Amino acid sequence: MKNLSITRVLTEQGAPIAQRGKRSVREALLHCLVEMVVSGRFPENSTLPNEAELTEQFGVSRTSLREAMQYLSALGMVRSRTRAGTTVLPKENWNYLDPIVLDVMLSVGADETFYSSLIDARQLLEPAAAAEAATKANARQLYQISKAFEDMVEANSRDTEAWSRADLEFHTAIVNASGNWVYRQFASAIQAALLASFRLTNRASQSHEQAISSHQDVLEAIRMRQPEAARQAMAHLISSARGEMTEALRQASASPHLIA
Amino acid sequence: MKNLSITRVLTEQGAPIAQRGKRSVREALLHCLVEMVVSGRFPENSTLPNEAELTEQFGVSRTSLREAMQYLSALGMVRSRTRAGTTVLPKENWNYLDPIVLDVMLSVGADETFYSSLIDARQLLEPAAAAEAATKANARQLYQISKAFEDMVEANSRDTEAWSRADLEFHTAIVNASGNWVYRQFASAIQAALLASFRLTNRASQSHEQAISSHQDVLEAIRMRQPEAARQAMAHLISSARGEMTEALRQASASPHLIA
DNA sequence: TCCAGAAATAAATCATATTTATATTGACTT
DNA sequence: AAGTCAATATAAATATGATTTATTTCTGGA
Repeated sequence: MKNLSITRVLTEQGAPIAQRGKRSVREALLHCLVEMVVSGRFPENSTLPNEAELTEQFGVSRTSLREAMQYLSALGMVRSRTRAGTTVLPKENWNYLDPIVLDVMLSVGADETFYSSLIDARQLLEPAAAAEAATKANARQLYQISKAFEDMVEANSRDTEAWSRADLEFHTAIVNASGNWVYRQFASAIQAALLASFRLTNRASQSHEQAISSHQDVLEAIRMRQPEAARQAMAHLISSARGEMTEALRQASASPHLIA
Repeated sequence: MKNLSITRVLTEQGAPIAQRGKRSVREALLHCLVEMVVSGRFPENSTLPNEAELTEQFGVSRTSLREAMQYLSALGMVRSRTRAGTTVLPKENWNYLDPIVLDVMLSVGADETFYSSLIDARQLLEPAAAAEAATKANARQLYQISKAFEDMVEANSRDTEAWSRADLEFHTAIVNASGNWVYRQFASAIQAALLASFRLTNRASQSHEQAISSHQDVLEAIRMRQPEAARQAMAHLISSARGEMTEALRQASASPHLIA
């Protein structure tokens, strides 16, 4: 019996989780649990089934389950107390910036306010980060930004996958170059926002040209060490991203199956 | 032998962790491990001692250690792979917003850029949050903000502890009222910043008056549903907080022992 | 020199036992 | 009848040993 462990993890409905990528038991289980909570099947302050039930339900050992619960507790999603059981904490405490949580949110739990929060935050943060980057970026960080830009140009319309990766890399590189660790915490959220927009929008090929020119403006301003120019260029860039996204959301809500 | 478990957890130096508050084995161990990594004793990409050594070092079972490691992995601090051991991830991946990590950073690992990043982020985020709150806050959220303000007034200079709590509550309530989940993720960082400033500054009693009036401006603007006024009032409030903090940092760096 | 396969290693998982904290219950006091 | 306190039951927390799995490294042969 080789490598059955992954497929052995069951969803709540009893169907095997199967190969969403080759994932360890732990990762698969984590996704299940996070999904369970995020989906709202167990509302705030409700208590989850006890260990015994969950282990049976998912077909994993108590150790694995408990370690996964530690993770959930690290995310501020649940709190275990003896005798009281494991209870779901209020959403205010959740760490939405965690990759797994974001992943689940985007696939099942995202409503329009979720996306608009994300866009608002980008609109606020990224221009500030770009300005800081223009002031502080060192040679290595400048190179990373330039590299990402060149990858975008090269991928232009030909390869959507490569384009997405480069776009993502461009924005994270700038936030990293800001040198502010708080801004950096948003990298994952920004990436999630971009991934979502990639899913939602079918970018017309002529808008690629426009996007490249916007990105170039940002890059040049940072290179030239002009914080204000960088701030404005980034603000402009995000504005158009916001436009595309809200448009896509409007369409998606007309035909909701596109989101999932 | 009752309740020895807590004191049994050892620090790396072999000294018992003792009573830093009545903490479970798990919490004590977590602090130790996070401190181990944050302190830089194990630099990026280095691998930690294996399970056996660590369990012996800390005097805890493998299960406890592994669950703690799950937490660290949730924080993006380490990554365990079979055979390769558990390695420390680059700092870019760490979740600094986690309460434990912030706590450790503030007690051992904080340099000046750490604080200034925090202040910059507040200067950027809180005015935006205040403006949003002025637009969207519901009755309950308004009440929470008002309540925190009244607590501040009542505590005024008399009770430093109560003042701190109320101040903290005021800012978190506003960020919560913004309705933006991304902003909300900062609550913990903002709280950390405030706690740090409480530690660093010995506020003169006359500046309490000033602080109260600034806070009142923010509250009134939000009550009156005036986003721009709220934004500016908050910007002003944070500016003075920034001033106090940089001043305190300047003094602290003159006599470094004050930080620890 | 290079590759396939064996061995070794450390984490991942499992299973079970023991300990500890707390909510509930019921007895006892007033 | 109300309130206090102790016994009980329950479920989580912790411990420990065994097993499995993945990966690196070593080794022998081509």
